[in-house]
Amino acid sequence: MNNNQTTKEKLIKAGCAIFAEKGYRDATISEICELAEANIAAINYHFGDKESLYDEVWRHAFSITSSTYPIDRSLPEAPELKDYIYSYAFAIIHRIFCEEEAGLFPKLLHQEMSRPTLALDRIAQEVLFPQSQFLGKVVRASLEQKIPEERIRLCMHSIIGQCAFFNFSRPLRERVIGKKTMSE
Amino acid sequence: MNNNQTTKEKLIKAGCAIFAEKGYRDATISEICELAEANIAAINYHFGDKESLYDEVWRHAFSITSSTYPIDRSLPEAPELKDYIYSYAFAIIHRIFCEEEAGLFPKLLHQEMSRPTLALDRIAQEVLFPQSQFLGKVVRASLEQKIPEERIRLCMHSIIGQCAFFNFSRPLRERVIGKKTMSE
DNA sequence: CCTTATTTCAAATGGTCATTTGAAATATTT
DNA sequence: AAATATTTCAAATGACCATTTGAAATAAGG
Repeated sequence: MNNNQTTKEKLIKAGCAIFAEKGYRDATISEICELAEANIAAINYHFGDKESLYDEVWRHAFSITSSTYPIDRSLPEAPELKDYIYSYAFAIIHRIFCEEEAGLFPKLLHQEMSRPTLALDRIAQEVLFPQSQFLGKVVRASLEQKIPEERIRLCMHSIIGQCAFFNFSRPLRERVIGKKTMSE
Repeated sequence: MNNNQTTKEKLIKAGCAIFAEKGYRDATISEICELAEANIAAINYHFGDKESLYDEVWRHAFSITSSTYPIDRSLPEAPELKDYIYSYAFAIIHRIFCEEEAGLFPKLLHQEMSRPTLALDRIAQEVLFPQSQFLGKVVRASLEQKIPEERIRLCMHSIIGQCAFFNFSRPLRERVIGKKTMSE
């Protein structure tokens, strides 16, 4: 262990990058190991199999992104609804446009949305549900009148949708700006 | 040719369904042929290769979806901005929630957004660009004052984002309703 | 320094994939 | 109906995949 990073850590970081770019199924063990400068067998030695690595990967990715951009950091004293929404949108949008490691979780999420794996159930439960609960509580609490739940949900959809679209439309942005012309 | 559908047509329809569900890379020739009740070699015989089938598939899917739900059908005489937006949103949201063949194009698009193929360049050029041009023209034309282009784009982003989120959040909806618990 | 535990490695295994092949079956034309 | 063109088929090919294996290298402990 002469490096400052263990092989296991390097594998998780490499896994984050590759899984975020290609999704679970298209990411290969061998390219992850290559990026991590480890042997092909390293993943099975350290994690058991590809799926277990993936599990550690998204937990790591979320941990980085949620500590770098928490959804309730930029809140003033006695926040109003607009402050909550600003804080939420600020975090989500910064996560999406972040080009460091903290930017990988939204990409992983995007992959899960189009080709879900078993991990999505856990991500939904442990990450997305609490996050949307936060938004829901805030919206409900900040309105004077009693608003039907149906409208609350549409309201949340509107906020989340406008933020998340920056994540899902990425390839179009890249294509328009002329950054990328194809994948692979 | 005793059936009312040729093998080629059946392959395109089967391709639509499988590509929409799994994306280009995870869809296999053999499952498409199985669904189409055709031999493994049929795709190479009728289309040359997987990529050429895919090209015909998304064109077919878009043709069905855009004729079933055109973005300017439900327009009244002398439409105002809100009528245009309603018409646009109506079409996009109906496309997304359609469970017939016309519902497959948004799914194909979702797959392309997370794992783009060479086809995305063409889709962007031939489908998405004109569609967003329509919205842009309408927004610009309907406003009295001259609004900076930057704000026009944010405005369009807001409209498209709120509609498109129904497409990208599908797995979450399905998970919450309890329809599906995993894929494959 | 020797022994033991941990980590790395190259090669092998068995499965799946897109594509090819050439013969067989079917439809079309003469 | 014979000849020709088109379409279907089962089997083979070669590439790539995740995972396994057992030996080699390295680190840790006595």
